Amino acid sequence: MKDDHRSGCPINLSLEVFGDKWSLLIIRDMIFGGKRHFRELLRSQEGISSNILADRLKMLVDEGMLTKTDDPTHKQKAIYSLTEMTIALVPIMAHLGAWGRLYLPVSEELSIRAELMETGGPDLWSRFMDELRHEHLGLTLDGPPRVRATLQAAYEDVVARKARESVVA
Amino acid sequence: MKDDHRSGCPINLSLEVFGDKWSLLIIRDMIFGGKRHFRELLRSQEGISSNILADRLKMLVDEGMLTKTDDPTHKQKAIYSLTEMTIALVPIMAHLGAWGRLYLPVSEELSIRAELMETGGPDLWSRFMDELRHEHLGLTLDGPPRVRATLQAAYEDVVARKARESVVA
DNA sequence: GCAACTGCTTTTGAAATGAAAGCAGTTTTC
DNA sequence: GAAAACTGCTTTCATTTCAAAAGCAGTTGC
Repeated sequence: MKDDHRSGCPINLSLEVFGDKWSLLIIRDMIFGGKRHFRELLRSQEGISSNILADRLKMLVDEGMLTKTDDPTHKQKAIYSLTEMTIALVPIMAHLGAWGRLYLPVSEELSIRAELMETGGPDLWSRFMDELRHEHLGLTLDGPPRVRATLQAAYEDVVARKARESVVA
Repeated sequence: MKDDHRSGCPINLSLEVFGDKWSLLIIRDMIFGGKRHFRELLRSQEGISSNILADRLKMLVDEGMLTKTDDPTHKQKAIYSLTEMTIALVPIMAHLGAWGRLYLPVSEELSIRAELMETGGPDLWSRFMDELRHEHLGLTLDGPPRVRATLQAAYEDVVARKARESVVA
């Protein structure tokens, strides 16, 4: 019955699932960027290469972190969906973002979402998670989704402001 | 002024610091195991090898996650200490442990601490962080440290109970 | 004085990473 | 209706990282 795990420690097991430089970025792009397709995920800020992306997606599906289904609108498209397991990472993402903002040289535009998540706190996270459950698991949602759109709008505001500033400067 | 970061995203930057299979385990052993020396850290549950440990310790020190000082009692001993940056990971560790306990095949003895951290909540984390600041940064502490000892005792209780059970079985 | 312990380093082979190009099929565009 | 763009990958190959094992120059305890 023993799997090939290094140990049964929860932190170790978590690291075995997403303790690498890319998995959590893929999940980030799905959660905060709303990305569902391979080519969308390929256009990450950090420039993941296609072989690594393919490999990680396979791993994440194998581990139950994602599911993969056919896109009815396009015979070659696959749709990747979050599972409850992955949606449950939202609070960890929020903490991680807050930690990074505090201690690392983050850029303003790429940390504005983290700031809003921090400000919003557990209530916002919870609402966001419900929206993700709606989007990815088909659960019902009270009212229209709004959290990701709000985060996205804030991001675009910063980008637009910075563009204006750099013209002036 | 640009460093060689893949992006300024706080989650990405966090992963660049400890997004690998070992760094967080080293930090875990320092936080929850009270380990301060190389040979102590070498005896991890997961069996890190000495070259990897040496490499990661160097990286973590370079990144400000740890400091390294001489042990006055032994000319060859080095003492590794947590920094505020690393102590601030305690809540993330707690969340990660809770997540792992919920979704991964953890062992009872290695997840009892995670359970107690979860039960204790932010108040316990905060107390624990103060104790770590006392131990590693020399800050003053109200009352004697107790959190890690409590976690450790709970772990040993489970180990002892399991030993008894396996004799009976 | 000798065994055990200190924090590593070295060696060597295996595995993972990453850039670039390519591919068979599908859909869109004009 | 043909060409261009797009689909999710795969392949190739060079480079980097990982990992087990052994070793090492000291230091310390007995």
